[in-house]
Amino acid sequence: MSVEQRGRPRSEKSRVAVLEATAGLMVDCGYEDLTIEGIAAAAGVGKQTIYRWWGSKAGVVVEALAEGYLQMPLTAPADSGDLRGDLRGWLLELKGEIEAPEVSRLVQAIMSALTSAGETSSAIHESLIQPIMDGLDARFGAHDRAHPGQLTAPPQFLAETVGASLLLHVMFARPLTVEWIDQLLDLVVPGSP
Amino acid sequence: MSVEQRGRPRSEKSRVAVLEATAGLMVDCGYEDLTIEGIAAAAGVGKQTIYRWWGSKAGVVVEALAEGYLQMPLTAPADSGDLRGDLRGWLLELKGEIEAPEVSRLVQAIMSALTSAGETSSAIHESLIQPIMDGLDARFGAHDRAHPGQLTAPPQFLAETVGASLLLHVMFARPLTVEWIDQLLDLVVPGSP
Amino acid sequence: MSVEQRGRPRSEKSRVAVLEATAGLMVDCGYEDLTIEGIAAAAGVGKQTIYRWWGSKAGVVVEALAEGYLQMPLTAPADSGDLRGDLRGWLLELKGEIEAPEVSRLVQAIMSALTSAGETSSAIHESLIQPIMDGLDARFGAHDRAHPGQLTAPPQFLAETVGASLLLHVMFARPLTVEWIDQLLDLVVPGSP
Amino acid sequence: MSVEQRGRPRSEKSRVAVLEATAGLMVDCGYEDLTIEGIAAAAGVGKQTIYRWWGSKAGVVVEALAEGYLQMPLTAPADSGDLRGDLRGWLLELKGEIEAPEVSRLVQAIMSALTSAGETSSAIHESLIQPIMDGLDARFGAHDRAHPGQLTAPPQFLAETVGASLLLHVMFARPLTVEWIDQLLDLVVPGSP
DNA sequence: GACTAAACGAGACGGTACGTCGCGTCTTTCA
DNA sequence: TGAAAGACGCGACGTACCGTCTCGTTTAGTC
Repeated sequence: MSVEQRGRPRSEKSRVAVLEATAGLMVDCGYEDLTIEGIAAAAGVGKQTIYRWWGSKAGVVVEALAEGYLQMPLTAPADSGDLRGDLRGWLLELKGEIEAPEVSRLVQAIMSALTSAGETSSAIHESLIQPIMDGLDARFGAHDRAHPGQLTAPPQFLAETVGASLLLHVMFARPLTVEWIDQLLDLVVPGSP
Repeated sequence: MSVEQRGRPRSEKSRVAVLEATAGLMVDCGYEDLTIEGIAAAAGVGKQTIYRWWGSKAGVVVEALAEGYLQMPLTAPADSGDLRGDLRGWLLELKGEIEAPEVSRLVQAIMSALTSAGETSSAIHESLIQPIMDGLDARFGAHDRAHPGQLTAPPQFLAETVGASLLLHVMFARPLTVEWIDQLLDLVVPGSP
Repeated sequence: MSVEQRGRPRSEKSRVAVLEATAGLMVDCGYEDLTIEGIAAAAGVGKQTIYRWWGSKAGVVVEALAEGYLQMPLTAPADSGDLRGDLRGWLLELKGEIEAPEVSRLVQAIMSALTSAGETSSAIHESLIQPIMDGLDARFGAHDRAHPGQLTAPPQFLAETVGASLLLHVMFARPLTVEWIDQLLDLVVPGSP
Repeated sequence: MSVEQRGRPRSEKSRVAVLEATAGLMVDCGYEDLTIEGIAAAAGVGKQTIYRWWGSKAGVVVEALAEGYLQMPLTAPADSGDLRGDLRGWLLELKGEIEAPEVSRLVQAIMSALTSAGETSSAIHESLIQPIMDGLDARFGAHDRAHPGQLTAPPQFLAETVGASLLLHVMFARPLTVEWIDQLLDLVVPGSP
């Protein structure tokens, strides 16, 4: 007994071309100026192929995000045992990256896609925001397991707080100052020297 | 010596009609589906009048926000002397409001306008996000002046942290749970009973 | 010794289904709105089958005409010995038929196919116009053989003249009046009582 | 008391550009391959402008015909007093013209437009076929007034007959032979030397 | 009070992108 | 190997808005 599979199968080549083109155009144009027609042209694909499989601009971006063709350029914090030091290093690295205009533009484009998406919003949230949160959460969690009782709140909650503060800064292109970073660290990792 | 003022003066009636129409359409359609043509039609105004005075969709929305035709339905926290209690009450009230779908839709529309706006972003930021921050900031500041040294961080920073966490929840339509509220309070007003 | 006949033979069922579907759609939609995809769907046939055997919309219509699935609803004139009377009867019968809207629509669809076809035009012409001309020609010819020297022009030429006048009236949906018929008869069969 | 005239008035320049472009493209491409998009591009005009004022391909062609931007390249027969001679000269001239491929193509394109147009058919008929008929009719009529009782049928009817025979030949790209011309003349101007 | 000049409503303009339809080709599986 | 199914790149469809441009019509000063 086999699953019926009639007609020409979906072209993996086209699928990848669309996602790659989308990623490229998000960087170049942002989300608002991204057009289905532009994606189709850049991917060398018919518009119908996009509408057949994704149905909307948001849909394509969601999948490009989910499959990692388009990535919030954020890594996970290191784990040297020193939680505050690790977070500080991570935030300072971020500070540098975010000041680069192309990164900032991409992040804004992604956030724009996120808020515009409406119902698919939570899907995108999971594929984009979650990874950042996860990286932070893992770091906080590792600390919590090594030094139980030291954290002032559950690891996930702290991760969320740091992530939220961070994203809002990035969204509105406000600079990440060293003072701000230290205040944030004081709040979430209070006892540290 | 007076400034020359020749020709027909700007029509206040049209100005108001545009801003009111914009506010109404933001609620009904969201930001992406808002069109200049739609605003003009709804306001009974020529398109040129809009382009003459505002120049872009974002511009109209900015002014509608700034003039309060379109409001993030957020009030300032009360000040009963009990900081934690006041914030808790404020957050619980918010929780109720945000769960109403029309409020949630409006907030998303506004956030969408914010992120999409690009260069005007900071202008909008100031007219929308700032008020929320200001309300919180004032409450934290009042406490700080009454009980210096009790807060773990500068009032403005705490306001920002709470605001950021809050907005991200609203943006992605995640429910505000009571547990989450209490964790947040533990973080920013640690010593409170 | 026989011609090699390898692989699955052409499906007569599909061939007939296509031609029948084409005939039906010509009546319903006319020639311009007739589509290969529509024919394929209506016939329950793959598009490729049509392209394999006919290659174009015009091709299918030609064959449908040639095989009589789609017929200019015109019969040949009777032959009672009285040429003028026979032609008159035939034209009056036509008059009745042509006033029916579905007949008129079909005739227009066919004429549209004819003029649009371009190079294949003469092929279609032969399969459609010729039969009408042939019917007339036969009738004129029979008279000419029975009464040599009575006709004012060669039978084929007279047939052509009558046919042309007729078709132009049908093409532009002008009514066939009795006066017009009699004038035409006076012209081509002058001596008749 | 004045007729209201609100908004920007229709651009005569655009109207003419569209009709001229249409005429040019009809010659180059024929009717079937004529596209609204092509006309708009060639005329340097937005598609919407065409849809606003004409609504369909057929509509534009009708007006181009009616306004003479696109003309069946047929002149009226001369009037030297010799009806048969004049008609013969006219038909021979036609024969020459029609054999030119670009003329033949244009005529086919126009006929194609005519038959495809459906309901507007009679409008087109009047603006295209009628002029030819009128030219012939005038010539027959002049003769009839000069020599009453010589013609075998009313002038208009004779004009129609000649016109119909002619058009059908042109439609199907059949050559106009001298023999055919003389037979036709024998039929409609029988008594002539 | 006539004149001037800017703002107004209306709406047509050249465009861009939309989402759909049909083309003719291709690549599968099934008979 | 023919046929159905159906995805593919492509191009045109007719529509919606964009931002700009006339129009005729207010509605204030200024002469």
